[in-house]
Amino acid sequence: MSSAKWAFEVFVERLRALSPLSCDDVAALLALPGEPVRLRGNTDIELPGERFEHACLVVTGLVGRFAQLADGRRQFTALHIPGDMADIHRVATPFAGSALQTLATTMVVRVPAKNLRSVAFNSPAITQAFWAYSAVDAAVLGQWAVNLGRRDAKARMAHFLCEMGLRSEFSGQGARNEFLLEASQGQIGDALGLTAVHINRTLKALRQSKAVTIDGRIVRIHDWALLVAIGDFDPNYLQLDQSARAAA
Amino acid sequence: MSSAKWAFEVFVERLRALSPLSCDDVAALLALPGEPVRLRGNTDIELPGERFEHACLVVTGLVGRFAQLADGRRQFTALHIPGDMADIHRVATPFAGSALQTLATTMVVRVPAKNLRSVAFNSPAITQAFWAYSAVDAAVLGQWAVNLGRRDAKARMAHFLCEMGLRSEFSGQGARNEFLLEASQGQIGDALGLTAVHINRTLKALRQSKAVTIDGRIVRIHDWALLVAIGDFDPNYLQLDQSARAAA
DNA sequence: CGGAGTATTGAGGCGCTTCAAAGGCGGTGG
DNA sequence: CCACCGCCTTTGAAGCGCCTCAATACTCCG
Repeated sequence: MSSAKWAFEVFVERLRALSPLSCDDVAALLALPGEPVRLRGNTDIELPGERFEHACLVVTGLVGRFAQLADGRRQFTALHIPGDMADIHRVATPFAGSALQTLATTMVVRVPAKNLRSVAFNSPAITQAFWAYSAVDAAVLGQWAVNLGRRDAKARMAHFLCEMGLRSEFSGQGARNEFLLEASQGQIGDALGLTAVHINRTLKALRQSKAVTIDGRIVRIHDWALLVAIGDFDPNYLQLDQSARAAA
Repeated sequence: MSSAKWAFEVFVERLRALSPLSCDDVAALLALPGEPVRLRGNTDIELPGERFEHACLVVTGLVGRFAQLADGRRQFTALHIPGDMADIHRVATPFAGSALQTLATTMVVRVPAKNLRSVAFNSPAITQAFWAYSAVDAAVLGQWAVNLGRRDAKARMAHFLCEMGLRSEFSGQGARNEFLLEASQGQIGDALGLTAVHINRTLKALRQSKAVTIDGRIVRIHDWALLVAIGDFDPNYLQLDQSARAAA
């Protein structure tokens, strides 16, 4: 089920939900070539400063965009689940300020930059859809900034889990209250700006609040409303509305 | 000097530095209409959830994008200095997840959304340039996230001041080591995820390190290299390269 | 079967927050 | 024109949230 074809379809559906596309546009997008690659966890895919050769469509696993400090500590600025296209914004600005890594064993499809550029060049609607897609990425990043700047560990975690739950559900991978999150506690710490130790304590607190448990890599949210309240979570920024309503 | 026309020219120059534009494109952009508006400090320009009616070109003063928590605390996700176009990304996704406010007495030019859409619709090159422009905004936000998640107060402040210095210099407003930053300490706190009190103590520490002083709203960086080292600052993400080299 | 990465928990310390108070500065209205 | 009021800056004291260091056990993979 989680084949390269499936990932392309999720990606194109997402684009269509954000910006109108003609049948020709959709056909051109689905005909995009791509080289499947399987990677272990904690592997750097793209280094900062590299030329833009291809975007990464995630098929299985988890991919993160990050920046690294002089002392080696990392901060994720985005997490991409199956069905997400990472790096599409680099069609507009090839320069890479940040890098990409896998968090778990991951399968991605490398889509050559020149093909992305040519479909965008041939259709203004596709360019606009790509732009809208990266604008949503930016909106998510904005919420992460709010999380990092103004919320304590418990609220940060709650907000993060609500976001990942909705995104997983929307991509057809499980439900918002039970989904796979293929990240270690240390990696979650790099997303939330906390240490691995404190992530562990925060999860313990949330478990004791009867809000959520994590078994292995499976997140089980027992009280969605409570987690939403703890995280002060408002899903609007994810822009899932149109399609969520269509599904309902 | 800081007229609406000047601000448009800075904006268009920035676009040209990011993405190639024809003479017709430039002419169309410079012919964009706009309604000048003068606003006091701490005025909300745009509320979350509002329809997208116009983008804001900053002429004088300072404008911030922010999100607000249930308890009223704010977190800025972007600061726009004169010459910056705020909200251009909403041409692609009209939905507003965050809001806009002035930090000081500010003059903006409201550029109607429909005119932005029509110039973009008529020229793929303009669409790409707008996209690249908002991609740089996103790259800046990414660095802010790193700042918020992984740096302590002193490094955060140093990084922030380096960024604002370079951006001011590049927009032709002062030099990187002496520029106007029209924000109170409380407002800087809302950008750096800290309290006003701690901003004050952090500035004191940086003053005692002989790195920087702030008199009134004028930032004077006495030791640029030191501030860069404290903030672990690498200017690449601002994408000023091409034009910086052209100017040098 | 060994080793590396991960999860869990404790103890102690530091950085930032909160609360509080005083002085300065600019803007506004009487 | 001046007096006043609100916002900003500055500093102190106390507390808490998160970090650091440390030790143990678990699981997965080669």
